[in-house]
Amino acid sequence: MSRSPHEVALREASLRVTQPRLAVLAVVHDHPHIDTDAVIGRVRSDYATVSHQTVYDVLRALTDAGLIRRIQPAGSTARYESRVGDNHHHVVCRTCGAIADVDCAVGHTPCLTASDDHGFVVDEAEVVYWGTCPECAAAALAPSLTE
Amino acid sequence: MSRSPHEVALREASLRVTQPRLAVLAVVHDHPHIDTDAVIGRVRSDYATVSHQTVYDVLRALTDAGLIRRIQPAGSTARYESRVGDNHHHVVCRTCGAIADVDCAVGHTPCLTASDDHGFVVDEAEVVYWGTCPECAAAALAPSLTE
DNA sequence: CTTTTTGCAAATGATTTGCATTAAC
DNA sequence: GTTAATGCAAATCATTTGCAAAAAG
Repeated sequence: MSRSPHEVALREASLRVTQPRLAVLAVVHDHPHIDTDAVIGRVRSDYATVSHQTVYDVLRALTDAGLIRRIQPAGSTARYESRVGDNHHHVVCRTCGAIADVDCAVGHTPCLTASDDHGFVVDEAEVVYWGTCPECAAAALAPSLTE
Repeated sequence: MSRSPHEVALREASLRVTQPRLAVLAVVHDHPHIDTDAVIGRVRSDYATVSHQTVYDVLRALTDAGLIRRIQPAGSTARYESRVGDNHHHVVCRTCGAIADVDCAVGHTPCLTASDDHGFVVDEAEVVYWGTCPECAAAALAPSLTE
């Protein structure tokens, strides 16, 4: 009933340990690529009194502290995941929005080197692979079976 | 007064040639990475009667037709550019939001190969290099000179 | 007890929707 | 003449802001 890994993580980040924060950390950890709305719903199922503004605030605090990572593929709503610091990337399905993790193809600090950086000091390369997930690909080939 | 390159592009895309569309094409062509609001402002300076909803509609139509490309770095508003079909990427300044084009470092259909695609059929790899532009880097080093 | 978080309500801001009018083909 | 585009108004939706009450250290 104490010393949960999430509690430790919060303390190490110099953040106060609160119920909403523990709940959000748990939810994001258990549901990679979850969006804000779903976080709110799941947190509320455990702690009904948590406001959605609080969830927004908590997500921001945790993101700023580096405990979770915010991803936001173009045209999609913000999503969060707990894998941080390993510079991994994502494949996103154009059809259903499904997201999966992808380790970088180029091995070591991969795309981190731009061919011509225009004088920019680059500290991160974010890669989004756009495509179609297996389910949607199957549905596209045999629409009669699913629709 | 006829056969402008933009008019030709519209006809080739089977889109009707209208004043708003020609104006938007010209503006985006002249201002790479321009955002929607700025497009509206510039189009209006030439054709005051164009509504902002029309600009939104035109931007969407042109994007769907592949005449322009929509880019939307996380946390930023939608931006547009006329370089299409060459799979180039972008460097984005975390401080001021400036964007510059970057050809892919890995040469040939670069990051298009994910190490493990989870069965996804990938058709595009979008790369965003995050960093600091020269101006902001300079300002950070000598704040007293600029502030 | 001091500072950070939470909760609530309302605001913001980009983008979309519906429908009648108008222009392009 | 048909069909697609525009203009206008209002709606939607994620996210933010401001401030008082509550909780954490």
